[in-house]
Amino acid sequence: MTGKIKETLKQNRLSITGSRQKILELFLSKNGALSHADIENKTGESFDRVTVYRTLQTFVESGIIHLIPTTDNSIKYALCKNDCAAGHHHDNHVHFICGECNKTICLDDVNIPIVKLPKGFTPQHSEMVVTGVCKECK
Amino acid sequence: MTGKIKETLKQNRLSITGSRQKILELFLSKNGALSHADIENKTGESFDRVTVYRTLQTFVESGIIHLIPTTDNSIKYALCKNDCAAGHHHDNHVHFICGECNKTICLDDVNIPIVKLPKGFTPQHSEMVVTGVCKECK
DNA sequence: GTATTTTTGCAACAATGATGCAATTATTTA
DNA sequence: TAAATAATTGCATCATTGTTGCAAAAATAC
Repeated sequence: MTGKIKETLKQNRLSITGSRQKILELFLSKNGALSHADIENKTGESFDRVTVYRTLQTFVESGIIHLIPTTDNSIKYALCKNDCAAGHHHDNHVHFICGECNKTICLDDVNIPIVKLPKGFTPQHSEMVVTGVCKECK
Repeated sequence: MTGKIKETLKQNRLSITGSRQKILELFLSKNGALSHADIENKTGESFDRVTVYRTLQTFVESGIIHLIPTTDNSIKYALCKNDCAAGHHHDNHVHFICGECNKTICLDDVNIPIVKLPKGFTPQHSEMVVTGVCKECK
């Protein structure tokens, strides 16, 4: 486990520090998405707030985690599948937000469908979020 | 124009006040989405920041405007088509964010496709955001 | 036109996020 | 492995964004 964490950091040419290991471990142990606040709660007093922000930014830039769009002004992050290159994510899966437990889940096997856009619009990237009740809560 | 604004407010059983008229007018004159900051800039010193927040909340609750999900922690609002009932939006159209002009556009004619979810997941609502280059910028 | 209800503006506060800089920690290289 | 270099962290500080309570003002109802 710790081995995998260090390996992932090395693969992304990031120096191995306590905060990075701890935060990456959190993502690996949870399969859902995490917000900044979630992470701060779970790491407790271990790290400065600013360090958490910077670590998350670094992870997004490296392609270790990706952002999930929400309507409630809360940024959520989730682990990328291992084929994301730096700055070039291609996790085109659907995200599911459960209204009961409020968890955000990556549906890795559900691809975002391609829609036909009006004339003149060129798509580059699509995001899709489905809300409802997850399989744990139903 | 002013007539239509007042009518819309009345239809939603909202009292007709300066801020509500002005903000609704802004939405009607723009076809794209607006953020809180956009509105504050455009109304200038006319209204208090808090009033803008509360007006937007009221409009969302009444079904006059709807929220658009983003990954960058900025809430965007756009006018609903007139068949949205209070608290019960059914604007299931795709939103387009242009990377050039940074505008968010409602593609009213592009419906969000239905995706097949894994066993146990019950969908209630879907959101889809496509980024790329809009027809004005291409 | 007055009474009642609603909305507004102000003040204060809470949460979230960013930046500069010195101190600390990790990596390099000799 | 130890010193030199490079990167990261923590702290202080600040900016932005959003919320709440309450009195004053405005809108609706009577």
